[in-house]
Amino acid sequence: MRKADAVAALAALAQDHRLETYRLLVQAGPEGLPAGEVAATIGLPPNTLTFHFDRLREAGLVSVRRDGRSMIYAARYDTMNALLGYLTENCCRGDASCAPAACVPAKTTRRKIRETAS
Amino acid sequence: MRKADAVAALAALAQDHRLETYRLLVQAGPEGLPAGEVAATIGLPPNTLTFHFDRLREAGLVSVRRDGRSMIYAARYDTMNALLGYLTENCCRGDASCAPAACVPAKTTRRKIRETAS
DNA sequence: GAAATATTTCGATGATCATCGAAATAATTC
DNA sequence: GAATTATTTCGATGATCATCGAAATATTTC
Repeated sequence: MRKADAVAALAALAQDHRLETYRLLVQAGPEGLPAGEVAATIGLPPNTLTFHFDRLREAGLVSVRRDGRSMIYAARYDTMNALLGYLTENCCRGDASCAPAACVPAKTTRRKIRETAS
Repeated sequence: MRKADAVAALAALAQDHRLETYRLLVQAGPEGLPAGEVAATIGLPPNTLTFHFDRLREAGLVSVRRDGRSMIYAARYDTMNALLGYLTENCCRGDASCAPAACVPAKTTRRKIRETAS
């Protein structure tokens, strides 16, 4: 990850509603959530939420796919891991006590989530 | 760490010159660096750098102390660790493969770091 | 193909940000 | 205590940000 990418990701997360949105998606798992559901949970008008989703997406922190008339947003764990890696990269200078961060989605219980989503 | 603190820390890091400054301080170790040295390395006028230091300090990411006529800035590893903890907090939902991030300054080999730095 | 639903695009507004020159403050040295 | 060195405060400027109403687009349903 280059510095510019790290700045973009940090900037995307450095806002109340986006950080909340992102954490919601992280907790929702790799299947993601429809935009409307996030809007209802966070309590934002849909166009404002679109604005925030765009920023998260441009930073590579979330992905989108269409499902019927809903847009499903999901956290991109790979980017979060790259960011954590970047932040801790030169952190400890050979001190083994500095463990790299990692965030792996919990084994995709696909079937269950799929059925409710579609 | 509360959401507001995380947003503050992320916002402080979400800027080219500040991220560079912060990483410089992290690499310099717990002894820190005088403001002038950072200004020379990054290539910013001193007043602009003060502006950025203020934001890093308000976010709790760096500390300052006076040493003669120099101000010595140092990274606050505790805050970085709290931020990494916050970001990974609900990340993996009981998946043991998600190790918490940590950043520990390298056992304060003061003498060595000092010599190369000054 | 018209009505209903889910989301995005457009346009406008007030707020905060990054930058830097110039003057002010703090500490040292002679 | 005057000159020097290191950093901060002040004030101004252009840029980007977050918000939301209103209209537009995509998809499904009847």
